[in-house]
Amino acid sequence: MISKNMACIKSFLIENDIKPSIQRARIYQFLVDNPIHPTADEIYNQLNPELITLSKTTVYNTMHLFVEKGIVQPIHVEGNEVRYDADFSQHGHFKCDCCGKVFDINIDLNTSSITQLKGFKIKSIQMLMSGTCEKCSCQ
Amino acid sequence: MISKNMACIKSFLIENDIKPSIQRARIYQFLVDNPIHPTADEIYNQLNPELITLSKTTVYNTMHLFVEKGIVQPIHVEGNEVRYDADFSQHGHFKCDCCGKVFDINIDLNTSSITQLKGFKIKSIQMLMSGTCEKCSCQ
DNA sequence: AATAGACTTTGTACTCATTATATTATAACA
DNA sequence: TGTTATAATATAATGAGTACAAAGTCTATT
Ligand SMILES: [Mn+2]
Ligand SMILES: [Mn+2]
Ligand SMILES: [Zn+2]
Ligand SMILES: [Zn+2]
Repeated sequence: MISKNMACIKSFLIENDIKPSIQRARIYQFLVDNPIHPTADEIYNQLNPELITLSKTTVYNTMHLFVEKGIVQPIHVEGNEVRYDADFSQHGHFKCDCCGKVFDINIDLNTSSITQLKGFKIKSIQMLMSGTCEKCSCQ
Repeated sequence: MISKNMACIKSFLIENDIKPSIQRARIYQFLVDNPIHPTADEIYNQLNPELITLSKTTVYNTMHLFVEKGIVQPIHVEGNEVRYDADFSQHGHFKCDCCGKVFDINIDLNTSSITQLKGFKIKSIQMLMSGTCEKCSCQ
Protein backbone atom coordinates (compact mmCIF):
# COMPACT_ATOMS: atom_id res chain seq x y z
CA MET A 1 0.00 0.00 0.00
CA ILE A 2 3.06 2.27 0.18
CA SER A 3 3.70 4.84 -2.57
CA LYS A 4 1.12 4.07 -5.20
CA ASN A 5 1.81 6.00 -8.37
CA MET A 6 -0.57 8.71 -9.46
CA ALA A 7 -2.24 6.65 -12.19
CA CYS A 8 -2.97 3.95 -9.68
CA ILE A 9 -4.39 6.49 -7.22
CA LYS A 10 -6.53 7.96 -9.97
CA SER A 11 -8.32 4.67 -10.55
CA PHE A 12 -8.56 4.08 -6.80
CA LEU A 13 -10.37 7.40 -6.36
CA ILE A 14 -12.71 6.63 -9.26
CA GLU A 15 -13.46 3.20 -7.76
CA ASN A 16 -14.52 5.01 -4.61
CA ASP A 17 -16.84 7.43 -6.35
CA ILE A 18 -14.46 10.37 -6.09
CA LYS A 19 -13.69 12.48 -9.14
CA PRO A 20 -9.92 12.66 -9.31
CA SER A 21 -8.05 15.93 -9.36
CA ILE A 22 -4.38 16.68 -8.88
CA GLN A 23 -5.04 18.03 -5.40
CA ARG A 24 -7.11 15.04 -4.32
CA ALA A 25 -4.68 12.52 -5.76
CA ARG A 26 -1.60 14.12 -4.21
CA ILE A 27 -3.29 14.51 -0.82
CA TYR A 28 -4.28 10.85 -0.85
CA GLN A 29 -0.81 9.80 -1.96
CA PHE A 30 0.71 11.88 0.83
CA LEU A 31 -1.49 10.13 3.41
CA VAL A 32 -0.49 6.68 2.14
CA ASP A 33 3.20 7.54 1.93
CA ASN A 34 3.29 9.28 5.32
CA PRO A 35 1.32 7.25 7.86
CA ILE A 36 2.01 9.78 10.59
CA HIS A 37 -1.64 10.72 11.18
CA PRO A 38 -1.21 14.33 10.07
CA THR A 39 -3.61 17.18 10.75
CA ALA A 40 -5.15 19.19 7.92
CA ASP A 41 -2.63 21.90 8.70
CA GLU A 42 0.31 19.50 8.43
CA ILE A 43 -0.98 18.16 5.11
CA TYR A 44 -1.31 21.71 3.84
CA ASN A 45 2.18 22.73 4.92
CA GLN A 46 3.79 19.64 3.42
CA LEU A 47 2.07 19.91 0.04
CA ASN A 48 1.94 23.68 -0.31
CA PRO A 49 5.45 24.07 -1.76
CA GLU A 50 4.61 21.57 -4.48
CA LEU A 51 0.97 22.44 -5.18
CA ILE A 52 1.82 26.12 -5.20
CA THR A 53 -1.76 27.41 -5.26
CA LEU A 54 -3.12 24.91 -2.72
CA SER A 55 -5.67 26.33 -0.33
CA LYS A 56 -6.25 25.13 3.22
CA THR A 57 -9.96 25.05 2.45
CA THR A 58 -9.22 22.51 -0.28
CA VAL A 59 -7.47 20.30 2.24
CA TYR A 60 -10.47 20.48 4.58
CA ASN A 61 -12.92 19.86 1.71
CA THR A 62 -10.87 16.91 0.52
CA MET A 63 -10.59 15.34 3.95
CA HIS A 64 -14.35 15.64 4.47
CA LEU A 65 -14.92 13.98 1.11
CA PHE A 66 -12.42 11.18 1.81
CA VAL A 67 -14.04 10.48 5.19
CA GLU A 68 -17.53 10.50 3.66
CA LYS A 69 -16.46 8.11 0.90
CA GLY A 70 -14.75 5.88 3.45
CA ILE A 71 -11.15 5.96 2.23
CA VAL A 72 -9.80 7.90 5.22
CA GLN A 73 -10.50 7.74 8.96
CA PRO A 74 -10.56 10.73 11.29
CA ILE A 75 -8.55 10.17 14.46
CA HIS A 76 -9.28 12.15 17.61
CA VAL A 77 -6.30 12.16 19.93
CA GLU A 78 -6.50 15.73 21.15
CA GLY A 79 -9.54 17.90 21.63
CA ASN A 80 -8.48 20.74 19.41
CA GLU A 81 -7.52 18.97 16.20
CA VAL A 82 -8.44 16.11 13.90
CA ARG A 83 -5.84 13.73 12.50
CA TYR A 84 -6.29 11.49 9.46
CA ASP A 85 -5.38 7.90 8.67
CA ALA A 86 -5.65 6.13 5.30
CA ASP A 87 -4.86 2.78 6.92
CA PHE A 88 -8.06 0.79 7.45
CA SER A 89 -6.43 -2.35 8.80
CA GLN A 90 -7.56 -3.19 12.34
CA HIS A 91 -5.22 -1.22 14.59
CA GLY A 92 -5.10 1.20 17.48
CA HIS A 93 -2.97 4.23 18.30
CA PHE A 94 -0.53 5.29 20.97
CA LYS A 95 0.13 9.00 21.50
CA CYS A 96 3.38 9.83 23.25
CA ASP A 97 2.87 12.74 25.66
CA CYS A 98 6.57 13.50 25.40
CA CYS A 99 7.46 13.61 21.68
CA GLY A 100 3.90 13.92 20.39
CA LYS A 101 4.19 11.09 17.87
CA VAL A 102 1.19 8.86 17.17
CA PHE A 103 2.19 5.20 16.80
CA ASP A 104 0.20 2.42 15.12
CA ILE A 105 -0.47 -0.52 17.43
CA ASN A 106 -1.65 -3.82 16.00
CA ILE A 107 -4.55 -4.88 18.14
CA ASP A 108 -7.45 -7.24 17.80
CA LEU A 109 -10.71 -5.57 18.77
CA ASN A 110 -13.44 -8.16 19.13
CA THR A 111 -16.72 -6.66 20.25
CA SER A 112 -19.13 -9.42 19.27
CA SER A 113 -19.51 -10.64 22.83
CA ILE A 114 -20.55 -7.33 24.37
CA THR A 115 -24.21 -7.63 25.27
CA GLN A 116 -24.65 -3.91 25.77
CA LEU A 117 -24.17 -3.47 22.01
CA LYS A 118 -27.19 -5.58 21.02
CA GLY A 119 -29.14 -3.51 18.52
CA PHE A 120 -26.30 -1.03 18.09
CA LYS A 121 -24.83 -0.60 14.62
CA ILE A 122 -21.07 -0.17 14.85
CA LYS A 123 -19.53 1.90 12.07
CA SER A 124 -16.05 2.43 13.46
CA ILE A 125 -13.92 1.26 16.36
CA GLN A 126 -10.90 3.12 17.63
CA MET A 127 -8.53 2.44 20.45
CA LEU A 128 -6.28 5.14 21.77
CA MET A 129 -3.56 4.86 24.36
CA SER A 130 -1.36 7.58 25.77
CA GLY A 131 1.80 7.68 27.82
CA THR A 132 5.47 7.74 26.87
CA CYS A 133 7.03 5.81 23.98
CA GLU A 134 10.08 3.57 24.27
CA LYS A 135 12.57 6.28 23.27
CA CYS A 136 11.11 8.92 25.58
CA SER A 137 10.78 6.44 28.49
CA CYS A 138 14.47 5.54 28.67
CA GLN A 139 15.77 9.08 29.01
CA MET B 1 -20.76 6.42 43.51
CA ILE B 2 -23.99 8.23 42.51
CA SER B 3 -24.98 11.47 44.27
CA LYS B 4 -22.44 11.88 47.02
CA ASN B 5 -23.43 14.68 49.35
CA MET B 6 -21.34 17.81 49.47
CA ALA B 7 -19.60 16.95 52.74
CA CYS B 8 -18.52 13.65 51.26
CA ILE B 9 -17.27 15.36 48.11
CA LYS B 10 -15.36 17.87 50.20
CA SER B 11 -13.32 15.15 51.85
CA PHE B 12 -12.88 13.37 48.53
CA LEU B 13 -11.36 16.51 47.01
CA ILE B 14 -9.08 16.99 50.01
CA GLU B 15 -7.98 13.35 49.78
CA ASN B 16 -6.96 14.09 46.19
CA ASP B 17 -4.94 17.17 47.06
CA ILE B 18 -7.57 19.62 45.80
CA LYS B 19 -8.63 22.53 47.97
CA PRO B 20 -12.41 22.38 48.05
CA SER B 21 -14.56 25.29 46.99
CA ILE B 22 -18.27 25.45 46.27
CA GLN B 23 -17.61 25.62 42.54
CA ARG B 24 -15.23 22.67 42.51
CA ALA B 25 -17.47 20.54 44.71
CA ARG B 26 -20.62 21.23 42.69
CA ILE B 27 -18.85 20.63 39.36
CA TYR B 28 -17.54 17.31 40.64
CA GLN B 29 -20.95 16.36 42.02
CA PHE B 30 -22.53 17.23 38.69
CA LEU B 31 -20.10 14.95 36.85
CA VAL B 32 -20.83 12.04 39.20
CA ASP B 33 -24.60 12.55 39.10
CA ASN B 34 -24.70 13.05 35.32
CA PRO B 35 -22.46 10.49 33.62
CA ILE B 36 -23.27 11.90 30.18
CA HIS B 37 -19.69 12.96 29.35
CA PRO B 38 -20.48 16.66 29.18
CA THR B 39 -18.33 19.32 27.57
CA ALA B 40 -17.07 22.30 29.58
CA ASP B 41 -19.79 24.34 27.92
CA GLU B 42 -22.52 21.91 28.96
CA ILE B 43 -21.25 21.87 32.54
CA TYR B 44 -21.30 25.66 32.55
CA ASN B 45 -24.84 25.90 31.16
CA GLN B 46 -26.20 23.35 33.61
CA LEU B 47 -24.64 24.90 36.71
CA ASN B 48 -24.86 28.56 35.78
CA PRO B 49 -28.45 29.06 37.00
CA GLU B 50 -27.49 27.71 40.41
CA LEU B 51 -23.97 29.13 40.79
CA ILE B 52 -25.14 32.51 39.56
CA THR B 53 -21.69 34.09 39.19
CA LEU B 54 -20.02 31.03 37.66
CA SER B 55 -17.51 31.83 34.95
CA LYS B 56 -16.67 29.58 32.02
CA THR B 57 -12.99 30.11 32.83
CA THR B 58 -13.63 28.53 36.23
CA VAL B 59 -15.09 25.46 34.56
CA TYR B 60 -12.01 25.13 32.34
CA ASN B 61 -9.64 25.77 35.26
CA THR B 62 -11.46 23.19 37.36
CA MET B 63 -11.48 20.54 34.64
CA HIS B 64 -7.75 20.99 34.09
CA LEU B 65 -7.15 20.65 37.81
CA PHE B 66 -9.35 17.54 38.07
CA VAL B 67 -7.56 15.90 35.13
CA GLU B 68 -4.14 16.78 36.57
CA LYS B 69 -5.09 15.35 39.96
CA GLY B 70 -6.50 12.24 38.32
CA ILE B 71 -10.14 12.37 39.42
CA VAL B 72 -11.54 13.06 35.93
CA GLN B 73 -10.70 11.73 32.47
CA PRO B 74 -10.82 13.78 29.28
CA ILE B 75 -12.66 12.00 26.45
CA HIS B 76 -12.02 12.88 22.81
CA VAL B 77 -14.93 11.83 20.64
CA GLU B 78 -14.98 14.80 18.31
CA GLY B 79 -12.11 16.93 17.17
CA ASN B 80 -13.44 20.27 18.28
CA GLU B 81 -14.36 19.59 21.89
CA VAL B 82 -13.31 17.75 25.02
CA ARG B 83 -15.74 15.73 27.12
CA TYR B 84 -15.21 14.69 30.73
CA ASP B 85 -15.82 11.48 32.67
CA ALA B 86 -15.53 10.97 36.43
CA ASP B 87 -15.93 7.21 36.03
CA PHE B 88 -12.54 5.48 36.20
CA SER B 89 -13.83 1.93 35.94
CA GLN B 90 -12.51 0.06 32.89
CA HIS B 91 -14.95 0.96 30.12
CA GLY B 92 -15.21 2.25 26.57
CA HIS B 93 -17.59 4.62 24.81
CA PHE B 94 -20.05 4.49 21.96
CA LYS B 95 -21.00 7.74 20.22
CA CYS B 96 -24.29 7.65 18.32
CA ASP B 97 -23.97 9.62 15.09
CA CYS B 98 -27.74 10.10 15.08
CA CYS B 99 -28.73 11.34 18.56
CA GLY B 100 -25.23 12.39 19.65
CA LYS B 101 -25.34 10.54 22.97
CA VAL B 102 -22.17 8.95 24.36
CA PHE B 103 -22.85 5.55 25.95
CA ASP B 104 -20.66 3.69 28.44
CA ILE B 105 -19.67 0.21 27.23
CA ASN B 106 -18.22 -2.31 29.67
CA ILE B 107 -15.17 -3.72 27.99
CA ASP B 108 -12.06 -5.52 29.06
CA LEU B 109 -8.96 -3.94 27.57
CA ASN B 110 -6.00 -6.24 28.00
CA THR B 111 -2.84 -4.89 26.39
CA SER B 112 -0.22 -6.96 28.17
CA SER B 113 0.32 -9.26 25.19
CA ILE B 114 1.05 -6.55 22.63
CA THR B 115 4.75 -6.83 21.80
CA GLN B 116 4.86 -3.43 20.09
CA LEU B 117 4.29 -1.81 23.48
CA LYS B 118 7.49 -3.20 25.06
CA GLY B 119 9.20 -0.27 26.69
CA PHE B 120 6.15 1.95 26.33
CA LYS B 121 4.62 3.38 29.50
CA ILE B 122 0.83 3.38 29.21
CA LYS B 123 -0.92 6.11 31.17
CA SER B 124 -4.42 5.83 29.76
CA ILE B 125 -6.41 3.58 27.46
CA GLN B 126 -9.56 4.62 25.71
CA MET B 127 -11.81 2.77 23.32
CA LEU B 128 -14.31 4.63 21.21
CA MET B 129 -16.93 3.24 18.88
CA SER B 130 -19.34 5.11 16.68
CA GLY B 131 -22.44 4.25 14.72
CA THR B 132 -26.13 4.29 15.65
CA CYS B 133 -27.57 3.30 19.00
CA GLU B 134 -30.40 0.82 19.51
CA LYS B 135 -33.13 3.47 19.54
CA CYS B 136 -31.85 5.30 16.48
CA SER B 137 -31.25 2.03 14.56
CA CYS B 138 -34.84 0.79 14.72
CA GLN B 139 -36.43 3.87 13.24
C1' DA C 1 -11.40 42.48 64.73
C1' DA C 2 -8.00 44.07 61.56
C1' DT C 3 -4.00 42.85 58.45
C1' DA C 4 -1.63 40.27 55.34
C1' DG C 5 -0.62 36.49 52.19
C1' DA C 6 -2.09 32.77 49.44
C1' DC C 7 -5.24 30.96 46.71
C1' DT C 8 -9.65 31.09 43.82
C1' DT C 9 -12.89 33.11 40.84
C1' DT C 10 -14.17 36.11 37.34
C1' DG C 11 -14.43 39.14 32.95
C1' DT C 12 -12.13 40.49 28.87
C1' DA C 13 -9.33 39.93 25.15
C1' DC C 14 -7.09 36.81 22.39
C1' DT C 15 -5.65 32.49 19.63
C1' DC C 16 -6.31 29.22 16.35
C1' DA C 17 -8.71 25.06 14.10
C1' DT C 18 -12.48 24.72 11.44
C1' DT C 19 -16.54 26.30 8.72
C1' DA C 20 -19.36 29.37 5.66
C1' DT C 21 -19.70 31.97 1.73
C1' DA C 22 -18.82 33.84 -2.55
C1' DT C 23 -15.86 34.04 -6.49
C1' DT C 24 -12.82 32.04 -9.88
C1' DA C 25 -11.02 28.11 -12.41
C1' DT C 26 -11.43 23.78 -14.56
C1' DA C 27 -13.70 19.82 -16.64
C1' DA C 28 -17.52 17.68 -19.23
C1' DC C 29 -20.44 17.88 -22.83
C1' DA C 30 -24.04 19.30 -26.40
C1' DT D 1 -17.86 27.21 -28.94
C1' DG D 2 -21.05 28.04 -25.51
C1' DT D 3 -23.28 26.04 -21.48
C1' DT D 4 -23.40 23.62 -17.28
C1' DA D 5 -21.54 21.10 -13.42
C1' DT D 6 -17.98 20.45 -10.36
C1' DA D 7 -13.60 21.86 -7.94
C1' DA D 8 -10.41 25.11 -6.04
C1' DT D 9 -9.49 29.31 -3.96
C1' DA D 10 -9.59 33.62 -0.95
C1' DT D 11 -11.76 35.89 2.62
C1' DA D 12 -14.61 36.39 6.50
C1' DA D 13 -16.91 34.32 10.36
C1' DT D 14 -17.48 30.97 14.14
C1' DG D 15 -16.53 28.90 18.41
C1' DA D 16 -13.75 26.00 21.79
C1' DG D 17 -10.20 26.92 24.51
C1' DT D 18 -6.37 30.01 26.68
C1' DA D 19 -3.84 34.15 28.68
C1' DC D 20 -3.99 37.60 31.68
C1' DA D 21 -5.04 40.77 35.20
C1' DA D 22 -8.27 42.37 38.57
C1' DA D 23 -11.44 41.24 42.25
C1' DG D 24 -13.07 38.09 45.74
C1' DT D 25 -12.48 34.54 49.43
C1' DC D 26 -10.20 32.04 52.92
C1' DT D 27 -7.11 31.41 56.78
C1' DA D 28 -3.52 32.42 59.93
C1' DT D 29 -1.36 35.89 62.79
C1' DT D 30 -1.27 39.95 65.43
MN1 LIG E 1 -2.94 4.50 12.16
MN1 LIG F 1 -17.80 6.92 30.49
ZN1 LIG G 1 7.98 9.78 22.62
ZN1 LIG H 1 -28.91 7.39 18.98
